[in-house]
Amino acid sequence: MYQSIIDHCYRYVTPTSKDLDFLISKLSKITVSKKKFLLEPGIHIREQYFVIKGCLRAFYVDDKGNHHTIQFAIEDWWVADFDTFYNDLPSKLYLEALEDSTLLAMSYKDMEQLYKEAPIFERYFRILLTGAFNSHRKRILSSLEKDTKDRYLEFCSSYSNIENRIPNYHIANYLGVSAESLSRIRTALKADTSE
Amino acid sequence: MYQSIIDHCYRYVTPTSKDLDFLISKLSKITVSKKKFLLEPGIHIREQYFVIKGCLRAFYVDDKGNHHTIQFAIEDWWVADFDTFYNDLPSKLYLEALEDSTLLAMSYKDMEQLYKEAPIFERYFRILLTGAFNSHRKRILSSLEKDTKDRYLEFCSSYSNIENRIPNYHIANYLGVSAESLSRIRTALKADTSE
DNA sequence: CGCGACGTTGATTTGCCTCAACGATTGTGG
DNA sequence: CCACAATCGTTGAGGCAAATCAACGTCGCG
Repeated sequence: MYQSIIDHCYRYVTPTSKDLDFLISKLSKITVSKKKFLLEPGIHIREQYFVIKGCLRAFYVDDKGNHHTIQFAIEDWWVADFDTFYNDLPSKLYLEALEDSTLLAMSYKDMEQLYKEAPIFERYFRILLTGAFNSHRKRILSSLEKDTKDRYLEFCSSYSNIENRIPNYHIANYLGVSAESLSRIRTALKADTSE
Repeated sequence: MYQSIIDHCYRYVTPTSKDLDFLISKLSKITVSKKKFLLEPGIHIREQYFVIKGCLRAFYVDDKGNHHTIQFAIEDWWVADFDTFYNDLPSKLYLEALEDSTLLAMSYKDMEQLYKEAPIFERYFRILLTGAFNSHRKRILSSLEKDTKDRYLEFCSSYSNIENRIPNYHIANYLGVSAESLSRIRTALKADTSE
């Protein structure tokens, strides 16, 4: 149950077993069924989530009603509405389960409490934050320097095997192209590898 | 000399005068002439810079030799190579002065020392980091949901009056379009406002 | 003055979008 | 168990925004 998040912590810091006890005391298990929403605009929940099992999609909806996927979250990913979680701003993010999912939730208050009890997690979350910042920067760079085909391949390698778990059109949306375009790119890739 | 960074601190935290003395003791003044490079790939300098006066451009160069501008920095902006500064990775970033500039430099070691002497700055820099993270997310969203004209207008409002300070083609590069396209967009905007 | 840097404009090409139609697969109710 | 709808991916046709290539105007500086 908690093994995956413990392993995840060890990847970045070296907590004591007491530290880990504090961490676990701040986590509550949540399950979400496929197609249900964990977060929606207007519902102010200051929580972040660690994915034990399943798959989520974080997206915004603009004035014209178009969806824009900003992130997917699969096993071992943290996901949150950063505006709400860190800055206490009104939420504008949708967080939808694409599969039946099991998560661990942590509230902002509990995280602050955890920082006091076990400061090592301040370092843990700061490392995650700089990592997330760098991956955003990489995504901006990709959109500047790569064509859609290369960005699709990059996407597949950063989200292990995800292209077989979620619908094509969600990936297209994340990449900022139409589902039809991505379909053509996939077809061209298959032709390349089979030659 | 230090007034602008002191004001900047007060925008986010409330340091004591002793805190500010510690901060100032960690800063060293640097001047860079126009067209000179403050950072280049392969030169490992773990520093971040606060712009007192002037304008800088941070960019990467890809395999094909194309430039990709990731950030501009004008007065009151912090700028750094995050891979190098936070994660001690080899630098791949160019940091070029677009005008004769005056900066305050702080090394990573000095920042760690500062955190110990005046922990309030840990909060200060964490707020800046989440702010930078959010602005990257906004930029990704803009590229997904807005057309080039709207992204140009958004750019102009986020970098106050910068469109009159730096060449058109640098802005085009930042937006990921050709200089010719941006020129046409600018022409169309002028026509709109004069009608 | 002459050169380089920068912006503008035109012609052509290209990648992608939109609209539309059509399988293939899956789920569901009679 | 079958019929039907819903979901998702694929393919084609037409159009548009922006890239590319090229030429030219203007400004500032050595």
